[in-house]
Amino acid sequence: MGKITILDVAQSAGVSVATVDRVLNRRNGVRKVTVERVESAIRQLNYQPDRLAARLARSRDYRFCFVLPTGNNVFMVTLGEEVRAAAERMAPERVVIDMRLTDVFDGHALAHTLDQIGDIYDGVAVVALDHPSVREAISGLTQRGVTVVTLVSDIPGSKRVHYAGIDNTAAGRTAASLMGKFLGSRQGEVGLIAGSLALRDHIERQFGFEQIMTHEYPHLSILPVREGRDDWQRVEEVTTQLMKEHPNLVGLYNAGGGTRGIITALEKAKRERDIVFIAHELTDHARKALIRGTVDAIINQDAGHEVRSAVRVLLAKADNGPLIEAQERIRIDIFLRDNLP
Amino acid sequence: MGKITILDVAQSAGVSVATVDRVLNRRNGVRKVTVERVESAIRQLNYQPDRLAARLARSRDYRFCFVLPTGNNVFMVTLGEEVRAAAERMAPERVVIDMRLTDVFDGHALAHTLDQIGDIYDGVAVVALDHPSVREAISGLTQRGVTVVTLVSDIPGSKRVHYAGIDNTAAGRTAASLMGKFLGSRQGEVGLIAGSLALRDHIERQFGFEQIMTHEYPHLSILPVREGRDDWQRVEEVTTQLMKEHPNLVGLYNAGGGTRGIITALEKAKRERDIVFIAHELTDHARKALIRGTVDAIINQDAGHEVRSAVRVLLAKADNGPLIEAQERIRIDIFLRDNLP
DNA sequence: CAATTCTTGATAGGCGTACATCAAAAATTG
DNA sequence: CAATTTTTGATGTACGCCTATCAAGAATTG
Repeated sequence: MGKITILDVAQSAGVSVATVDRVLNRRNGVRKVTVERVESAIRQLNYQPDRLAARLARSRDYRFCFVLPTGNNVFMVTLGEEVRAAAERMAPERVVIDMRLTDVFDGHALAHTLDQIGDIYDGVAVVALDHPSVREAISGLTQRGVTVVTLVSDIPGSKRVHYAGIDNTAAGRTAASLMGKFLGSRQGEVGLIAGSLALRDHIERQFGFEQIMTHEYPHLSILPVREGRDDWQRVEEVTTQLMKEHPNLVGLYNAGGGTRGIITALEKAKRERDIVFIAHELTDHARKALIRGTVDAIINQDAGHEVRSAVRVLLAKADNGPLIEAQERIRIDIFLRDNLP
Repeated sequence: MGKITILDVAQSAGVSVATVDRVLNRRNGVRKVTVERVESAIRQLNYQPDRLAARLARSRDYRFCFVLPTGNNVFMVTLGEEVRAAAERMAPERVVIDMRLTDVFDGHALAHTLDQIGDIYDGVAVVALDHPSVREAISGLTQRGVTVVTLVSDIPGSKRVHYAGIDNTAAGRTAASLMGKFLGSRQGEVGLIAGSLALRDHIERQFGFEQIMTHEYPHLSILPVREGRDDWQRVEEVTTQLMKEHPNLVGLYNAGGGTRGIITALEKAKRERDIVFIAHELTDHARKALIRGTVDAIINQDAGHEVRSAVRVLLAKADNGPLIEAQERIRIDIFLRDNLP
């Protein structure tokens, strides 16, 4: 039983290959009746177009654009590297991946960038600030036929077809559960530091964290959030101050960046064994501190996975190929010293 | 700058496309001098054969075989389902995936199966028992030009080109770290249950677990391993007995299957809040018990990921395509109630 | 040096689809 | 019913590589 080709479909439907092709590629100029006849033949024969041949024949490139935030946030830098790696890897397969940097905190700027790149690309992956004008820009792109995927940070109500990132509320809950379990019956205060409350993901993490802490571990009291602005020096100051103000501090959760600052502060104060510290993102500093024991657990999202997933989704939408649901689900990784990758 | 094709290489090397093709596909009948000339041209032009076109042109199918253990171990059943799913998914891309079941505990039987399937397949993925005759069979396959990948359970010294699975020693260490951190300053005994000591992975987990427990948590004493044979009813008995014999039992680690038995035993004895329980593999029972709180953490390997990875590796070896290292690294997942997928 | 073997070139057909073109047939309109 | 528009068929070229064949050239052998 050889492969079923477009020719078999044509014969079975009693039309020419040209017509089948017209139906397949949604070109107009085909009567509804004929379209239906062809489609039924496709279903009956279970015809599956050969994507390899299709991509070979359509010698056009697929063009995707990744829109990332400017700045030197460690995680975002990593993300950028992964995008570059993906670009290189996909090049021989006729997939061109560009990258643009924009100020994510400025909704209008981001929206403007998105508007600009409209017609050049088949798909866009964007680290999205949840802002009305950004939402609007995404709608615009979608209407112009550009597939949009959100990356790392989502805009739930928007027209994006997919979100390649983790559930940050769940991530916050995970942090809280770990904190509670690690602290056991110990009593005291738990400090919470976020990057900026302007970012959706940090707020969600904070929400999830507080939710679990208050419900399940009421013997621990959560201190008001402190903003560290993802800057490690500032985070260090905040941490030091926190320890001074609260001698009974037993736990720390950093929902944002600048983990390095907390590590430094804890070690300077020689409280690293004493205070349970949980943070996000497996950076070099975090990794080493995890091994030393200063950090007790890292909650991570795999940037490489996120980028590869976004690319796969964009590509699948572009030539309407299949998607493997499970493969595109980004996990909330928990890393201890012992299961580091 | 259009794509560099085989024609460009031919011209640059001053030979015909036929010769370039001979070199590329390692066909014989080409002088060393010429081979080198062509290869240098390839390098200079940075020629990358178009894998899409290649796979289209070679109308032969790629044939792979997955060799899994017989029996109704939950994890292995899941693995089998993933193989079936992969087979279906890859079919339209000219990849045929077969599956065979064998008694894994019998080295000779497994080796015999491997010997049999020699010439039909381009690649084999096998859940490998570490046994001399299996090792020998893998060597044989490799020599006959069949790519071999081990799956879930490895044979380190063998000729397999890749292992798609987790580091089980590290998994055991991870379990121990969690156990130690969850128990905090509590004192008492920790029970350890394995499926069978005939399986390499369980031994490794046990080793890793004991290693960390004795070194880092000396205030906890580990009880001698009990064999549960991956059978939940037997595991339940063992657990019940363990609790009776050791009234001061504070933790349980199940390195093998039959987690359901422990769940039942703990809940019957109303010790589920009291005893910290860590197990492997996110089965349905484990999942629900994790949510109820009977299970404190699950250490998991993603069967789907392992199968997909094995297929990617086999395919890459078959048409010497590139591999993404990071993508093929199977993670040791830690699941709490809050980061369930 | 002739006979043989080993290398290479030239060329053609095929893989399954995309895309374009032109003419023929069918449906729609006034 | 003629004129127009829409739909369809037939066909060819392209994508980049694989595979096979045959003849010619080069190197090796005795």
